[in-house]
Amino acid sequence: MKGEAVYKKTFNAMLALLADLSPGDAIESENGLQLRLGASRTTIRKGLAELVARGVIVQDATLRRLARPPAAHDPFDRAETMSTSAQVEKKFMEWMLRADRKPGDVINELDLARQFGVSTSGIREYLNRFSRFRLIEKRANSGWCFIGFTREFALELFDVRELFEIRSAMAFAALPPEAAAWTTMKALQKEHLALQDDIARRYHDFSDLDERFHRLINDASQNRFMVDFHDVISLIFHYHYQWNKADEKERNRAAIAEHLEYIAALLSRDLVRVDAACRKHLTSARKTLLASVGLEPRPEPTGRKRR
Amino acid sequence: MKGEAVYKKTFNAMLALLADLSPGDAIESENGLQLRLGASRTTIRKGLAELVARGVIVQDATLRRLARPPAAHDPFDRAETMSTSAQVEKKFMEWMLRADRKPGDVINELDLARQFGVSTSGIREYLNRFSRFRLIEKRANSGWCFIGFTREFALELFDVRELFEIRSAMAFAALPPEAAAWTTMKALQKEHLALQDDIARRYHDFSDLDERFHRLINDASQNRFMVDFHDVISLIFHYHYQWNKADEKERNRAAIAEHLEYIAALLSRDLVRVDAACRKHLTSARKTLLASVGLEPRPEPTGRKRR
DNA sequence: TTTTCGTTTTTTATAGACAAAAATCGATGC
DNA sequence: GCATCGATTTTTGTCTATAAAAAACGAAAA
Repeated sequence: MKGEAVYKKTFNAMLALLADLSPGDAIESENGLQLRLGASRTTIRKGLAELVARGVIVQDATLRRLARPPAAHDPFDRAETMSTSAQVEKKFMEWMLRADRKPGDVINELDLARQFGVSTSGIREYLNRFSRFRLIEKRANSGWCFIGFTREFALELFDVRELFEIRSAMAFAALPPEAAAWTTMKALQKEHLALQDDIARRYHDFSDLDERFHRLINDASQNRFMVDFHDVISLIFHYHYQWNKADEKERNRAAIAEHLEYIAALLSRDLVRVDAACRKHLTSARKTLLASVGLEPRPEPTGRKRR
Repeated sequence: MKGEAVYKKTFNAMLALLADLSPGDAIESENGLQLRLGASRTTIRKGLAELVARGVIVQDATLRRLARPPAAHDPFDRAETMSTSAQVEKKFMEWMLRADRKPGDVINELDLARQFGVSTSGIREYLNRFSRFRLIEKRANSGWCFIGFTREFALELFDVRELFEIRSAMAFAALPPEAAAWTTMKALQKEHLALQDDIARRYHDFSDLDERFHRLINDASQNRFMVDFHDVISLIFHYHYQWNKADEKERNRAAIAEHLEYIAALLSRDLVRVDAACRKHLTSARKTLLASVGLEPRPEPTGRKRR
């Protein structure tokens, strides 16, 4: 009833570890592997047993040794290492991104379960967890309703984002000089410069960099609610980037320039400069996002029958 | 497998409706009842059938009439009208409030299921939904961890609260004169004055008033994230009031005075005054809450075994 | 002692079942 | 045509079952 995703993923991780050894080398103890791989010893043992069965390692009287280097066919397929819940997550994202999805659409658990090939319990649990992003809503004793990324949603999201990010940026600038975040920020600065130099070819790489940059700043708030909220931002940006490719290169070029200014301000620790650079960037980010939401067809006046 | 809570609650609601009629009076149509009571027609019909069976109403050829006024023994017990999930919610709150609960405690689904007399799925679903309050956290492939209301939690909570409430208070003051919120606010002002006059006896009533007052303000933000966040605040205050009764009367007296000043500022629509009154109140609220969290034993340095 | 590992017990992840409740369909009478 | 209501179909809420994974126990080795 429970899949074997944990085991398979762990098994693959063990193979990766063995790849660094030469035949004859001793293998770490079960406890050591458990700690290193973050799985229970039960799972480690299962993997070890399989490795012995496959002749990858030999079980000496007192310890295990590598018999042959892992081969290309040894690992399980990546798809098999995904737990049901991870699969649901992936499929639900795809489902959401389908172009015909409209705000107000009703979500049917049974239907999704059939489409995704999992049980209704899996869907139910996922929707419950996903509801924290406010993109879906539960109607009592009825199903779920797809809210979607509407204009109102975007406006409300950005208002909170500005409050939180300005606060976080200030906290960042006030970090002690020895804080690790400074090093990370300098590395991000280098990445931005590198991307700027090669923007024509690599402009797709910006969204990942953007996410890491803003997350680093938000983390400085040391506030679980602000950090959590950034998950919503990330999801929306990810979601949004999927269907708005217009002017992507130009938009990203501009955003990189703003980021660099913002980073320089942070590194200078001049609060006035930070405030200005932060606001400037957020304002233009808001404009970009809203412009593309405006393109989206407005939800019809929702004359659906609803108790 | 599904309880009958919806039916029983609806049945009671129908009885309440019938209480206003005299024997012989005609009963509303199924459709009408459906609309008024917010249940499906299927449920309404089940209730109607039971009412006929009990002789409360008679089924004429063309319509239904009241036969006898509902009696005291007719309604179902309130406990029976609670869905499993509602029961879990109630019991979990009690569980959390138990004095021996410590931050870092691990939550066992099976154990809770046994304690609460429901299935593990019920517990699981509840915990998933409850996790949005950040008072519990999930460990992958393991159980849940009780975070609890620690000092850090309180500080982080209040930082966000201040950002949101000041923003909301400004939005409130900017509401057009014809907005319904002004009327509600004036009513709340009256309630505050009444409570102030009788504080010696009724000081327990403050927490409810407090909740309604702040929610009214937060609603003015028209921002789903801010409004949602107020649920966290409410929960925490509720939770907190349960175990900190020290100086309750005095604290509430002071808070009422601050609220009245805050209300007067809002009614004046003077943004400067609003800002000052809001900050003053939030600052003292923070102080009060933190003082009582300080009394709580610090969580032990958490040497628990955790993978 | 502390680490290792075989064994046993407990708990979680997921599927599946099924009654309650909601939604839909169709007929009948106004 | 539109509101009412009987009958049928669909979907949800909740429980139970069970394999997978984690945790706990305990003995033997280092």
